[in-house]
Amino acid sequence: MDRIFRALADATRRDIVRRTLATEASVSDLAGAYDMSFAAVQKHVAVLEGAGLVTKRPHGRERIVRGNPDAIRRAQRLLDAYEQIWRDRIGRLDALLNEPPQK
Amino acid sequence: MDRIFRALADATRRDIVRRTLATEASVSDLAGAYDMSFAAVQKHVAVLEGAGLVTKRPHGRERIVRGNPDAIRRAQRLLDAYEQIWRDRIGRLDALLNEPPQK
DNA sequence: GTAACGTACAACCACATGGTTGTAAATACG
DNA sequence: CGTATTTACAACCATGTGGTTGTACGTTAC
Repeated sequence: MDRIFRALADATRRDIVRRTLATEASVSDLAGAYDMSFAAVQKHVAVLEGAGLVTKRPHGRERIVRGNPDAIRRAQRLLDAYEQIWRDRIGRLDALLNEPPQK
Repeated sequence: MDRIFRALADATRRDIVRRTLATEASVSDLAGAYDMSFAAVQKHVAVLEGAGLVTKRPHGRERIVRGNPDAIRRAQRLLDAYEQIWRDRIGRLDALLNEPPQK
């Protein structure tokens, strides 16, 4: 989970995720889209792959990158759990206000 | 957005968010809960505050920390958008398979 | 077969991060 | 009042991160 959020904490990497969720792209396709070296983009892709946010599939001499919605959903579930914890707190406060203590 | 994900990319900070969404706690309350120095926990809280994931409210000599669900929801919206992008891709593929090209 | 392309990886650099200790200010307690 | 508590912040250290360049290797194209 650390790695998923860490990977998403960079605008370039979020953009790579966004792109590859919409359309597959080779590493050099991606490298062409950003104003940095090929190696830098390749490292970003490696970080995303390490977090499970993208997968790479060899196709000839290219590596085709595709976004992985499962990793996204894992992060979503954690955030959902946090929001639920907050809702529970609100629920407890409401209960306290509306139903005076018994006994 | 960078800061929100960056802040969530640490297990201690996620736990602080979880705790303070459920129940307010002073910085020293939090510090007592983890096996590290007070200053380390205080820095984690500062990172979370910088990301808007928690807010601090002074109460006497203590600072009461509470989780902020709005920041959580901002991250959720971004992840939701990503999942929608993926669904759109699947939708396009389905359309391509089920309706042969016109003209 | 040779040349060009796409990728991987190592080495390096500046800077951020997560931890430590120490010190100082503000507030509460006796 | 003086003392203890809570917080803030600076300085420091080891390690990680985001970028660079250079090199090597497999694959495609001619």
